[in-house]
Amino acid sequence: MTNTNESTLANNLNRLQLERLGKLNKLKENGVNPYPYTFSRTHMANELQEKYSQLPAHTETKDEVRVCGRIINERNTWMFIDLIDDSGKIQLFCHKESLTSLLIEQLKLLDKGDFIGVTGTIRRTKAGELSIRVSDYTVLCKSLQPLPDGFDAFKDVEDRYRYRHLDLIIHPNVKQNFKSRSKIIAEIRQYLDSHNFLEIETPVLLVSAGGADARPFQTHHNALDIDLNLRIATELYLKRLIIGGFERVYEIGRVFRNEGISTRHNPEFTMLELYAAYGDYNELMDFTENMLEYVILNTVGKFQFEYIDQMLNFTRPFLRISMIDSIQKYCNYDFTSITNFDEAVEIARKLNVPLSKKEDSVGRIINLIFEELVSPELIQPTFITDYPVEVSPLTKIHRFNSRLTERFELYAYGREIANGYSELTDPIDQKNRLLDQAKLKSAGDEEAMPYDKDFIYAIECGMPPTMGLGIGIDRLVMLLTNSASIRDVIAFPTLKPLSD
RNA sequence: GGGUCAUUAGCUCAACGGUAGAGCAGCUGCCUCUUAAGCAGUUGGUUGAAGGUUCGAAUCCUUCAUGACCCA
Repeated sequence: MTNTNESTLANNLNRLQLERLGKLNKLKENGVNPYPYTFSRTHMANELQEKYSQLPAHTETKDEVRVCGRIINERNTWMFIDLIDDSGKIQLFCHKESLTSLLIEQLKLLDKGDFIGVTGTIRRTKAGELSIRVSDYTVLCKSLQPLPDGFDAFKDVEDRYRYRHLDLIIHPNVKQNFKSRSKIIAEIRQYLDSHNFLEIETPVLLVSAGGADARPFQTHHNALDIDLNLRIATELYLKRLIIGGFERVYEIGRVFRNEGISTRHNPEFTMLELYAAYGDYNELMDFTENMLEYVILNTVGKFQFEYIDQMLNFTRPFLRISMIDSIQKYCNYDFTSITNFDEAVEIARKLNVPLSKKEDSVGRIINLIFEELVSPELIQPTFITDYPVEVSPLTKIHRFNSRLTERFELYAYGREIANGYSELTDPIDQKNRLLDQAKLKSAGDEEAMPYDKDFIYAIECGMPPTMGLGIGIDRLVMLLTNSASIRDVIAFPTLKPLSD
């Protein structure tokens, strides 16, 4: 439903609701509390399905069980009820010979969507459906809103995100994405914890939001009367922890970027950043492969799996190729010795890559050509290495080439999955690069990083060689759950509010 | 930002200038049966909003709102 008037799912008191209110009142008149406090069950639905999987059709047992959940369907005037809980579905069999006439009569006051708890014995029907012959039931919640129903119910994508509770009820497979997400994050933590990483939470509210190229959200602290930004990355604070002497730290946290919304972008999303002292980006690529291997093995269960229209293979090692070599490979232009800006502009023109004011250096042109023409080709997991220094203000200069940095990004299905560096630890170099960023910012580039003098002070106090990795958790979960949209892996994605 | 499409009953959709309809859901019955149960009957509408054209608009035009997809 996309209309914005009064007749919305959420607030329209319609005749269907009036029916339910009438039933609620009748229940109360019968002395039933429609909103009781507890119910103790003996089994989840799927436990019963598994336990009695060998029970033949048309068999009664005397095994008494208690289950509870939401009514999603009813057949033959409440003789058969489909009940769902978090684990799955079980059919209830309400035969008039097994229930008091009062309880039989009261079935008419139930609706699809209500919660009930039942007691009964296990049987399998003639038709082969495992069921519970109900001897007693109790209302656990009277629902006052009709659920969308029918074979094709609730297809509108926006409604599914806006009313996620309904999406989860109606499309039980949607729950699987969030279970997978939880498992993926748990496995990442397990891997990092077992490799002696310490999880530390860094601030969300910052005077200076740096660590990435992005516009921050702005807010205000009343008591201090200062403007604050929501963080766009956790990098600069995790590095302070390395400086402080923690040698392996990470954070899995929400970051906020004030940018557009798409199937791959949500304004708030979850990032993993980790930093480990005494390693460089080569070691970090090995580490990233190992960690992903562990996480994929314990979640997807296999290294080769389908994503949308492609079969991806995450078997180690992933392809490693430098950005310049990748352009040579896919575009047939060799930037190895090109240092002249006009020459780079000419190549971009020949390649039909339109440049903006932002592409004011050879390095930025190389980066844009890569993003436009090469990255979409990187379907199988590929490390792109050695980024131009102009687009990597927090990365150490490449040990063999001063125009490049020791940075990699991991691509799969043409999308960036991870971003890692040999972290820049030279305070003088870092200071100059942030000053360059500040110049860009004051020249109007709202995504350029601010000069953070506290961070420079920290790094001047001495930072060991360090490798640092960032992984967009949402995009990783998309890949591992075969989800086309980031909104399929964020329970409550950002939406425009409905107008009243 | 640009293009295309969409918005009609609780849900899924018809009707495309001439009486707003169907299936499902709901309700009333039948049927101790079922697997999207079935059968009979029945309720339910400010056609996303505002203007305009017309004897007549869900339908054509304009603007707006919201969304989906594609492109930057």
